[in-house]
Amino acid sequence: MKPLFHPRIDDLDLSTILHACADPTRLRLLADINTDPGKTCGTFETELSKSTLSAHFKVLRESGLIRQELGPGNSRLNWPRTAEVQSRFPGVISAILKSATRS
Amino acid sequence: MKPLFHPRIDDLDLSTILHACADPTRLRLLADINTDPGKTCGTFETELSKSTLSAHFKVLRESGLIRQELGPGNSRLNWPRTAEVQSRFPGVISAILKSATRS
DNA sequence: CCAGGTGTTCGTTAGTTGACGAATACACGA
DNA sequence: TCGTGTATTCGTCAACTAACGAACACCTGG
Repeated sequence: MKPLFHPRIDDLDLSTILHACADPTRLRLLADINTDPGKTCGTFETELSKSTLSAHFKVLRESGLIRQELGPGNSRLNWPRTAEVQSRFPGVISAILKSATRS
Repeated sequence: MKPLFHPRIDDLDLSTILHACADPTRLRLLADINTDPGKTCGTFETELSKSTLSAHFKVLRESGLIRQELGPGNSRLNWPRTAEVQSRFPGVISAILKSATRS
């Protein structure tokens, strides 16, 4: 099995993170993951195709916003890295998520 | 003279704002404007061409992050709309700016 | 009025993005 | 082992983006 790449905290880039959050679909995915940590990729409400969704998860993961673990049956468990990101860029993600879930 | 478009606070969109901040050049411009409110477009340190810079200012303005006023000699005075944006999306811009100026 | 300074607009170009379906990889249960 | 469920990868496509120079618009000073 190919290991999923996750950036270290020190390698996080603010622009990359903001870019990841700038897409409405990804922002909603991120908010959902923060609400229900551990959700698998297939449990998100969306009209998009699986491949499109997979690409969005990849962007979120490689930006450092989420961690994807192997789950049962080749599924992926999605966890927020909010606390870690917070330590690097204090307040950014929490403020974005708060505004995102409000609207 | 063509009037410069500025979105109303109620029309601000979080994704649009994040997209505007996601570009390193624009983020630096925005930080500079917040540090030195009222700067004209020509006073920013950059290697980019005038036309490119102008396009970036347009993105910032149309996202609602800055206000551009007519200054002396056809110049543009750039003001932050941080306080207004803050009222709509509390904490978002201030946190981003804080992280941006740190790095 | 003319020249210089400040920005915008236009047209172009190369690179990136988001979307999709089809094909593939992998784990698990029958 | 064979199918089923889950998710990634690949190739394609249209749309968007950032960058540039050239041309234009506008104000101000001489």
